[in-house]
Amino acid sequence: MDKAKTNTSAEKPLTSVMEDYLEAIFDLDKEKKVVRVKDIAKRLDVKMPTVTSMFKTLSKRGLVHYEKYEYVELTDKGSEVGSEMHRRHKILRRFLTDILNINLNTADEEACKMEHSLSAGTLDSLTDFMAFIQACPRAGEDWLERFEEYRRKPWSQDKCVKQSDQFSCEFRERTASLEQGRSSQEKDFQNPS
Amino acid sequence: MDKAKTNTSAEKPLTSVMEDYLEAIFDLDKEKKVVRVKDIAKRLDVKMPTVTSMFKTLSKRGLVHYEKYEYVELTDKGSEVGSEMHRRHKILRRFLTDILNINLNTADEEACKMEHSLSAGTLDSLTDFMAFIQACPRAGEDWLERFEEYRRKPWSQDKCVKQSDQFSCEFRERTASLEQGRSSQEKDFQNPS
DNA sequence: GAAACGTGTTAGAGATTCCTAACTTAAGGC
DNA sequence: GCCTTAAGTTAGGAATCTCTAACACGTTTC
Repeated sequence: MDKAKTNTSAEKPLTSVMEDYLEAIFDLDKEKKVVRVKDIAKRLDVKMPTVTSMFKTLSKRGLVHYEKYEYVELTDKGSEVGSEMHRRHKILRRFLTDILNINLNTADEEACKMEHSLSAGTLDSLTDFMAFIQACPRAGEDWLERFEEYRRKPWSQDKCVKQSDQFSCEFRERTASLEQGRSSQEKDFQNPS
Repeated sequence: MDKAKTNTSAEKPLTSVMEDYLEAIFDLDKEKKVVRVKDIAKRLDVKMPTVTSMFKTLSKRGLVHYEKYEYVELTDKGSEVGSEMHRRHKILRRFLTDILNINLNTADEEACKMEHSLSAGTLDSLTDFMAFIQACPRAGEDWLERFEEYRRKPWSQDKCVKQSDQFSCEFRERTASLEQGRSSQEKDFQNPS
């Protein structure tokens, strides 16, 4: 009887707009007791009838529980999508604000659009990249500060070498005890070809 | 008389789909003598009637020259948009392939979507960031290779310090001649507070 | 020159997402 | 209990982008 109704597989993919609504519900759900049509309308800067209509669509697709005049709630499936979008948003926003030094409002807007265009794999790479920047001392916070300086006034090669050297020396001293045996090797670099 | 016709200002913004078409025309124009409906249909994976219809829209908006059954050409205005999209695409793709090590096909797809979501300012920041990575020896190619190693197996803090020092020493030797006069200054780092 | 084929157009329609205008419901004030 | 008001819904329509089906053009082939 219910052959075609149990569409467990081969479902149409969600649109990015649907993902935006699910993310908005997910986010507001953490801030407020209940999430209403008005809240989402304000958050996504659309009119209320648009929200009502989307709630019906999402409800039909099993992503939210919604009864007329009541508040919305995400189903498990909807919550999965919403939290994934939230996760992506945070990663992208962090890259934009912490690495590229974009202001928070712009970063939020752009992260919101990008979160639909990047695959999970690319997001993973980006996450790793940010972790890498933080993980290694010589590429740590000081390094990013230097990036800001560089942006204000790109260095000449000369300045760059000086800065490198200065930084290198700090590290040599700090880690000298670990590396005593390498002084002979250093000679190889004294007469470059 | 032609008051409302000369819509020189206050024009509606282009949609991202329009931008895609303009970029496709711009790209194909460099590869082929003439660009036809069929070429764009193939490139953007849409049917020919869709292309015809979009060519009419773009023509009305003064972005392409198009006569029925003929080839398209970008106007100055259209060319400006097309080349800007091309520029953005290249920047983003380079970030994805060269920094995050994403494969070219995926990078192309994702750059194609991102190029609509990032502002010019953010793109500038990203460009500067990539230039910065290349500009400073201690954050050069070798550093990115290290990122790959890090991805395969995140380092312990210990390993990280050793690698830093080794790298620093190389640079000290390579740039020693430029820095002879700074030996007194180096003493400042020999006894850190 | 006519058939065949590739290319392109027109017509019409569907999906998605949004809107305004008008009506309905729910909740408080009095 | 009634009236006001905020919140929500329904109805209807517009913009954008896409499609299929059917028709038109133009070149090659015989």
